[in-house]
Amino acid sequence: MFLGQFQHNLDEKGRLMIPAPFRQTLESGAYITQGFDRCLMVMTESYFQEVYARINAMNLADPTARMLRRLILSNAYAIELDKVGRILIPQNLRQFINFDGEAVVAGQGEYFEVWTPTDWNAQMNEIQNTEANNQRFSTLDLSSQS
Amino acid sequence: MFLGQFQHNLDEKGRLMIPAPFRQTLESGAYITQGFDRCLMVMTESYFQEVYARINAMNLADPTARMLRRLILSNAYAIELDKVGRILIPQNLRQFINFDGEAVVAGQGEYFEVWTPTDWNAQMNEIQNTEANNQRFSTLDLSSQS
DNA sequence: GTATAATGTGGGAAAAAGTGGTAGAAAGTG
DNA sequence: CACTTTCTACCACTTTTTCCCACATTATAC
Repeated sequence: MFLGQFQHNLDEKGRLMIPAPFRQTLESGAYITQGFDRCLMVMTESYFQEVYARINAMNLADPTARMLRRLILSNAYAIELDKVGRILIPQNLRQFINFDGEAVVAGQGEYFEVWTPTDWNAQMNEIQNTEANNQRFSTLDLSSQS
Repeated sequence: MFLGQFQHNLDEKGRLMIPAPFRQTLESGAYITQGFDRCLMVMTESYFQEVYARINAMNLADPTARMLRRLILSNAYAIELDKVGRILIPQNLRQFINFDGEAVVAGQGEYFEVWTPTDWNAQMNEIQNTEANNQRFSTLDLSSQS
């Protein structure tokens, strides 16, 4: 499970340190692709297969489905950890989010996201303004219902 | 069950003593995350799994759901007790509540909270205003319904 | 009141994590 | 086909983190 957030340098070769707690989960294979917002998404092999299956199940005749398919699949790359725990982010994706040297790595459970600090902070500010607490309460209604 | 309140030092390495009565409950695994107010929340493994399951059930294609997911999961960390009963609080969370060296640990039943003394006292003052309480709590139903 | 056990505090050493550079391989170009 | 350039893998060093141990303090029981 990917949890927590970490700040790491993206060196000028496009290499990104993966937070130590995330590494073991990625060792058996990983994929990187464009996320839904201005971020990248890194998934384990098995989770990617799941997403892939779901995309494949969508109707080819539906234009929106075709667009989603293009977004996800033609921006996806298989990646590997190097000996010290870094991944190489394809140039394509680096340009997409406009990296300047720093990156925020944010755990999202079954996958994690990679952001520029600027975009990440914007995202965090936004959610903290939009009645985040009320949202949280209602979504996570933890009263014992059963 | 976590009950009562305790004051402990947070040393300069970010380590926090867990009150002795709380320790055994955490031994089987624990998670720390941002609380709803200016505090941190520490939960047992099983309680966190419940929260996690509910978040995972949300639709990835829904932007609000993604934001909530980010808020909660990228501020959550798995933690462990060291040999003398302390936990290490991630830097990220230490900054969030602005620790200066002291912390209040407050039992909340299924979980417990960690506060700065300043914020805790402010909260207590507010709660101990009996006039306001009559207003505030009147809508909450404490009758035994079964 | 004293002794003993449990709890709390701090520091130091070892291990892990993070950084950057260099050499070799592969790909591309003239 | 040879040369240049880009990319990739490996290696060595620095910094941070984690784990462990020793000591101090408080609480409890006799």
